[in-house]
Parts: sequence; structure tokens; C-alpha cells
Amino acid sequence: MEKYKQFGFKLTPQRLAILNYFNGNKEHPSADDIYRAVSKSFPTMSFATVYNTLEALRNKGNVLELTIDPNKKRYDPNTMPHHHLICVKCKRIIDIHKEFSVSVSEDMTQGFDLIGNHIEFYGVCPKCKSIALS
Amino acid sequence: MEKYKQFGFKLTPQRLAILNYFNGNKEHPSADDIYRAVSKSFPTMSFATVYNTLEALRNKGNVLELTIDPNKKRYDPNTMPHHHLICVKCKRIIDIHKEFSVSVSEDMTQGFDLIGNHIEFYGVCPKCKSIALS
DNA sequence: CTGGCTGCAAATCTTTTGCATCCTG
DNA sequence: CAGGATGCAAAAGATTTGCAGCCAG
Repeated sequence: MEKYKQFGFKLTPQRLAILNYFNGNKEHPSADDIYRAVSKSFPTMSFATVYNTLEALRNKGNVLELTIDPNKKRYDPNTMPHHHLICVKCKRIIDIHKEFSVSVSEDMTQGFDLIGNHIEFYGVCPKCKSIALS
Repeated sequence: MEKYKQFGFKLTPQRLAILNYFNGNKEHPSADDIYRAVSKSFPTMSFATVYNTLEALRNKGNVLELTIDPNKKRYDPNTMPHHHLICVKCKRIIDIHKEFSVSVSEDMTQGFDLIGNHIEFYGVCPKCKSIALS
């Protein structure tokens, strides 16, 4: 795919498969999710390649690592600034595209240089709500 | 300590040691930090007891589990609502005690019931700034 | 006394690493 | 054709679990 040439890294078939899986993906998958999905087309795919590719993409700023799920890292190919809402039961994550004004005065930052911020919203998704009722 | 009786769970010496370690602690320690600190007074302390106690405290709402550090869970005995600023280099976490208005319209939440939110600020702490310069 | 807690070790899960081989640029 | 990427397996960390014995209430 031409659109990936800009990335400036070797475009192996495995990486292309991961990029295709990411394309338009809003699921915030874990490394294992990616491994399982891409293994279907690449039976020899290894975790080393998944993590290696994620690391490469992360260094280029094409993927974000999410720490919102306590059990494992999740990855987000949508690099536009945005926030997340996570279901506390099933851990499903959806995007919140909205800007918030969350400035902090210097006396609160104890000499830190600020780089950015990310808001985690917590909630219960519709599916888990209905399960809870039954 | 009388103040802990309210917790309504067995006050073993090990748990008391963990509670004392937590008392006023602003370090946001990991399970391993807790284990190492409390092991000094309790050489037989085990990880099982640390995790067991953390789980019990968490269920009572006396400790928060932070997911902000990608490498491990961190724990916060300060249960007043507040936010965090993390150094992206050394992972030091400091508290941000300020309220922000971050309401989300219903059309963004896709049917989720909202429970709460938490803001992660990213930055570089003074110590890591000076190391970077040298 | 008794049920919950402790401590140890083994197991699990996620992520990382070493290294020989492969293949993109 | 060289250097980076792959795949496998082993290793490293973090967290969980099984279970026999212990002790706070």
C-alpha cells in the first residue's frame, strides 16, 4: 500500500497485515488480539513480530499505547488527540472525541514540564447493563 | 490502630504493617514496592498477602488501583477524588488536586452509563529534566 | 473455635529477548 | 547484498492460585 511508504520502515507482508488490521479499527486491541487476528492470514506470525511492529509504529507516532486496561496494554491506531470511555465490566473501550480545558497551574505541577493529558471515563456499556439485570 | 477497626476485616499484623506503610504515603507504590518495604519489618511477608490485602482494601474503597504506569499496577491510598501527573521518563507520579468540568453529552457515550473519570497528565519531572541536560 | 488469613511454591499471563535465518530496499 | 525483520523458544516480570497450617475475633 502506497500510503504506508511514508512510514520509512521496511514494509514486510507481516507488517502490512498488521497495518491492514489496524486500518479504521476502533476496537483498541491488545497484542494478543492483533496476534490472533493476523495469524489467520499469517499462520507463522509470532509475538516477537507483533511487539516489534507495535514498537516501530509507536516510535513513529502512528500508534498509541493505552494503559487504561489493568490487565494488558491496548493499542490505538487513531492518533488524533482524543479520550476514552471504558466499560468497567467487559473492558470495552470507545473513543471520546471532544476537547476539554484542563489547564493546571504551575504551583500544582511541582516543577514538571507538562507534555499532554488523557482523560479516562469509566462506565458500564449497554451490553453489560443488560447482563446485570438478568 | 483504632482507626482501622471500621474497615471490618481481620487486622493481622501484616495488614497493619501495610496500612502503616500506606498512611500518608504519596508515592503511589507498586505491589513490589509494598512487598519490599513491609518485608523489612516482616521478613516472612509474601506477595500473596500483599495482593490479598490490596484486593480487600480495594473492595472496601480504601485503595485505588492506578493503571497509569504501563509496566505494573500502582496503588493509591488517597481515595479523595483527584488526578495524576506522571513523569514519562522515571514514572514518578504526583497528585493533582483540582476539579475539572469534563461532562460528555449522551450522544458520545453510546449508551454507556457514566460512573466517573480520571485525568492523566504527562510530563517530565525536574530530576529527569536535569539528567537529560547532562 | 472457626473462618478468614498467611506463606510458600507453582502456575498463568503478558511482554521481552537471543539468535539463526530471511528478505526488503 | 547488507542491515533490518522474522520466527521460535526461552526468559523475565507481574499477578494469581492451591493448599496446609495459623490466628484474630
